[in-house]
Amino acid sequence: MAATIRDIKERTGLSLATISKYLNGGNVLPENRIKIEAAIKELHYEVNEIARGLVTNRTRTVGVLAYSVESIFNGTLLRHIGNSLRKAGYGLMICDSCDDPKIEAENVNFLIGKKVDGIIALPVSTKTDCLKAARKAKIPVVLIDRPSEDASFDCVRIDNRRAAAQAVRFLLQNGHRRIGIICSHSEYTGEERYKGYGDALREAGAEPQEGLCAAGTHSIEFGFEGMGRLLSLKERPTAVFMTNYELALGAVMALNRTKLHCPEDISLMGFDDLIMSHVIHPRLHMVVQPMKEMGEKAVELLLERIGSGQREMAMEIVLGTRVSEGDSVAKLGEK
Amino acid sequence: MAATIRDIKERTGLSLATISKYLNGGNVLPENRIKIEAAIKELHYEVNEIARGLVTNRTRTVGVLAYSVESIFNGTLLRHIGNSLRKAGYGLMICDSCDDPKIEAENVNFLIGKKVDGIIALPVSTKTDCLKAARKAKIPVVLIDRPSEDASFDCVRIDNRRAAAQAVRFLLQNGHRRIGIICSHSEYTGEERYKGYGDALREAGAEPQEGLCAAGTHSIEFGFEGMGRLLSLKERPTAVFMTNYELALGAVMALNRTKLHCPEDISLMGFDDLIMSHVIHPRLHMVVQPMKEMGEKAVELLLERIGSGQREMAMEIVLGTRVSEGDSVAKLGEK
DNA sequence: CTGTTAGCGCTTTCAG
DNA sequence: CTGAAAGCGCTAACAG
Repeated sequence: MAATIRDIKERTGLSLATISKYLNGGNVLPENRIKIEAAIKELHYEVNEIARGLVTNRTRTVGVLAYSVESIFNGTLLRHIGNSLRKAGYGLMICDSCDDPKIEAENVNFLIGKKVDGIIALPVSTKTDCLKAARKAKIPVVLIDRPSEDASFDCVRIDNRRAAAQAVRFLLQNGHRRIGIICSHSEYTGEERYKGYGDALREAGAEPQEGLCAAGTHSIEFGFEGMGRLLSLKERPTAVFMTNYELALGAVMALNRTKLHCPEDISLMGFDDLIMSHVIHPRLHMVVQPMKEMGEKAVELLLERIGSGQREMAMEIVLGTRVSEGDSVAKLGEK
Repeated sequence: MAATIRDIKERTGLSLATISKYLNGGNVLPENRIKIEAAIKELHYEVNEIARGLVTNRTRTVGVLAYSVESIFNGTLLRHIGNSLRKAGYGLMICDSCDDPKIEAENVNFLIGKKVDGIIALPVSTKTDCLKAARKAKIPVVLIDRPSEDASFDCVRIDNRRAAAQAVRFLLQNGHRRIGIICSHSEYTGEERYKGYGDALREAGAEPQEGLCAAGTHSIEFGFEGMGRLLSLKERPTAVFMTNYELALGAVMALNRTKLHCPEDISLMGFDDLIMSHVIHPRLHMVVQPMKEMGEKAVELLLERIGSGQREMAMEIVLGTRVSEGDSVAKLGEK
């Protein structure tokens, strides 16, 4: 069996308390320090985190609740979260909610059972009731991407509505007036982005037209279908805003099946600058979210909650976005 | 604080042992059972897994070492692994190796420190030295997708070479002779698949030609570039085999940038049937791996190792693949 | 079937 | 600074 602190005790003749103190960075006489270090090396001693956790009631592990590990957005975020956490000496326990609120709730309980020190959640929806259990267990929670309905949890996110408006405004500035949108209608982010689209249009004195909106599921499939729908309109839009990565992917594929060219025949604006964007030709104009910062801020916020006491109120960090320019938007001649 | 087994003891007047036995599914007098269950409900008691783990030396958690959580192949597999594990009452701790052997090694140690009951590894490479540490700690390991160089670990995978040969054979049967390949040259799977390509060609009396092989990194970017390279050949291939998902994606995009049509002008054969395939038009012919089974078998194998004693020798499960037919392969007229 | 008694490996008072 | 002792919450013999 692995060496225990007791073996170190035998080896050094010191007491458990002293060794424990050393292990936790306390002050120990230099000579004792040397003895202990030697013994540790010889015995290949490593602290048993489980035992430590039992008494300290901390596991140095945070749970991450991802709505879907299959989504590339989740994957990217997980990477950043994982990296930050590792630097801070924390491990992470990732749970996949499979886009299913029931599984999500199970997972919350699982994480509570595992006595994680905190939870970072990419929730399935803005209904975050399942997280109340975590609160009851006094486990701090930080949300990413989607705030809870009642804003009772810390949250790191972007202003989806504003980001979308910004993108559409860009299209308007380039002379586009008939602007189509492909969006998801089942999610918080999708709805917000659709609102932002409306905001920008109204600002410019236009109204969103139902015919120019293809709303469906958050999927490559629907991106494909939605774009097909918009392209088959008698009066085609001159530009299309695709409000998330999967939709953009499907939409570009649909466009590629036609003889139409971007940006000559139609301009495109996407959302989320992930791997793909480097390879799509023409390079898409797109709204980019600061993924890395989102992950990092969330970890920071959580660690702060874990470390010090509780801030009284919940806190939201809203990160900025920008429109990254590619070659997919044509400048229309008209004033 | 949360209720402990001791509170149940007070409440029921029974002893710790009896309660513990009940908790672990042992036989208890009906009347006692009722008492205990009532107390549990009233006190909202839940076992402390940490404490239990300390004494049983089992955590009911398995670690998963993923070479890249950003890769969709990993994402899909993680989902299946997670689902199987959840059904078995196990949790999983996912670690992202970021395609970096150093981080991978750190992660192994992290998981050992967390006292996971077993490890499922999607290793960065076939050099699996870092996993020796797990073996030393007596933690069972099951590999997925990539066997270790010395075949010393259990492994669930496909026969990449045979799968590739099968795909190329299919193209040959459809009359293709000039068959190009886009593959990754830095990985085990890429190399195996390239070998399979050669096998099938030689079987048909042909030799792989260097000019028809675009080998590069495992990325969408290279898929795009590689396809461009093949298309610009004086004598274009009549069919192209893209040996993984990312490469296929990039390649299809490159093709879509040209006026060429599939399958009229060029036939395509892909690898890995993931989400995307449903939307690519024409539907790609492709080699499909049984992702779900891979995940499930890996869990099964691991749980078996965890449960019973150790099988003496390592075991490999090689799952079959098949060519799923789409619309991307033309039948050439020649004999 | 039930209760008593030891621990699992570590931290943490509290004296010294 | 160090040591002795108590205990985190649970399981696992062993008697009864």
